[in-house]
Amino acid sequence: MGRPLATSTAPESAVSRKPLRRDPHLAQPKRLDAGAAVFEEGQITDRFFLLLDGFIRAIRVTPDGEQIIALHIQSGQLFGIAPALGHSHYPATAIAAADCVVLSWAASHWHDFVHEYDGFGPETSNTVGRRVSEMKERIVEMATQQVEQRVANAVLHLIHQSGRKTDQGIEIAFLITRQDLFEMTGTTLHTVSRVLSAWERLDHVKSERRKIVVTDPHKLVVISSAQAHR
Amino acid sequence: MGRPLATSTAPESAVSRKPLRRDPHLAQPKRLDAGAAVFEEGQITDRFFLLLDGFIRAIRVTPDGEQIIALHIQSGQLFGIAPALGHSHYPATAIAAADCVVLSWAASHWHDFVHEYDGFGPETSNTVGRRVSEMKERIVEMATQQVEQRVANAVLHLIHQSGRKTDQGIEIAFLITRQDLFEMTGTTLHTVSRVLSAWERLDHVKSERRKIVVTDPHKLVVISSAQAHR
DNA sequence: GGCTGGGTTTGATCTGGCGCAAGGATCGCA
DNA sequence: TGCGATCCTTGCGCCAGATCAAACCCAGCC
Repeated sequence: MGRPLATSTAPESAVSRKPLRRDPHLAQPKRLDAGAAVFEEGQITDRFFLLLDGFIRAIRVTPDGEQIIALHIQSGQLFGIAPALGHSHYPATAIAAADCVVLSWAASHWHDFVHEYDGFGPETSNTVGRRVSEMKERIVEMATQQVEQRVANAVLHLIHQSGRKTDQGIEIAFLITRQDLFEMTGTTLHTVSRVLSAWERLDHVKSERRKIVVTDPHKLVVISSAQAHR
Repeated sequence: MGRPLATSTAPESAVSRKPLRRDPHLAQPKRLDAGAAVFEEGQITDRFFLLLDGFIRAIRVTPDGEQIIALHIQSGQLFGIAPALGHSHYPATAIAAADCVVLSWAASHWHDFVHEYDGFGPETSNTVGRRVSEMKERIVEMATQQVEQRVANAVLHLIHQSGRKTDQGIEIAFLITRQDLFEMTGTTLHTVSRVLSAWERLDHVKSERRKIVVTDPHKLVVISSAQAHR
């Protein structure tokens, strides 16, 4: 984010050129309804996943039960690759934000994959690298930006990952509640609501229940990148 | 962090059992005075590094010139491994927080290393994995915790990474200014100062100019993990 | 000794945005 | 078509923490 347009400039390349799907290691394809969990925080990392279609949210829960959304995963991406990073337990919960189709393999196959498919190792590194920089951006934002800017960033991030052009503007492709937004930005439901109302009055966005359409992305960019007044 | 004692439970194993130092790829050992930069944000990623001794700080600068400290690197760790994560430019600046000794290799050797030393790939993954979870913790903290808790966490983190027992208590092994602390926690100098003064009155810490000694780590743990009142 | 400059403390004041509370809109279901 | 469950909006009061302002302390250094 930050300059959100830059973050995902990197090509969202398919994970591998080779036919992962027709793999000897027998991937298990699976459909998931929106809201279903793929795996939960703390479970042992026995499988890793590839998101074929849909949208996944990685969620962490604080000791006192509050949720915060750590990151979003788009189709075509590997996820749940904690086993490859030396974690014995998933560090976050993965929830389907929309209806999803995922492939998964036993963690024990990771090693084979890396050796068998040349692009696999590097591609993984890239995925991880991308997420790392995403997270760094998040940290900087949290540390320095005002709430309104953070919300603007979050929204831009979303339309960037799953925006769909309509005649109204760009809409976010899946159901998004105010709650999701405040979990992404570390604020409260109320504040998010106020911010969105304000934007709606200024014609930056249009929002209905569980849906947000950005009519003027540029305005949001301006808001998100405004200096913290000085 | 969070439960800061858990984060670095993972053994800070040496990078490889094999003699990296006497490597054919001719590492360049280098001394660095505290305050010197190893590499800067935005430079092309032509080398990667191993910290033999000392302490490194990874810093990011926001568009309006504010610095925030993204993470600390302890001796024995690889850093500047952005090239291996598919970044063509370093995403942060690395500053020596104390006098340091680093080895470095041209990025082009990365591939060789992975193939030549069996432990190298996995070790890298672990390093990255550890940092990723560190960063996730940071995000959660930033989103949910009070300033005092964040400062407590930061201090605990520091004594954990470079604590040195003295008769006074545990002291942080390198010079640390209030400024460093507020850059780590995303607050202001003034607030950090107030918090530390308060702690000093309560005998949790003793602090002199550019030095902090924690007399009662447990108290800080309690503070850092206190529920956000509910 | 006086002076400069980085680091720190402390008080006074201001304000963003959180908590609380109440109410409205929309949906699904009986 | 009526009822409960979700989801969203808005007004108000308040407080943590930012900002402003003024010194102080210590270390070098001329």
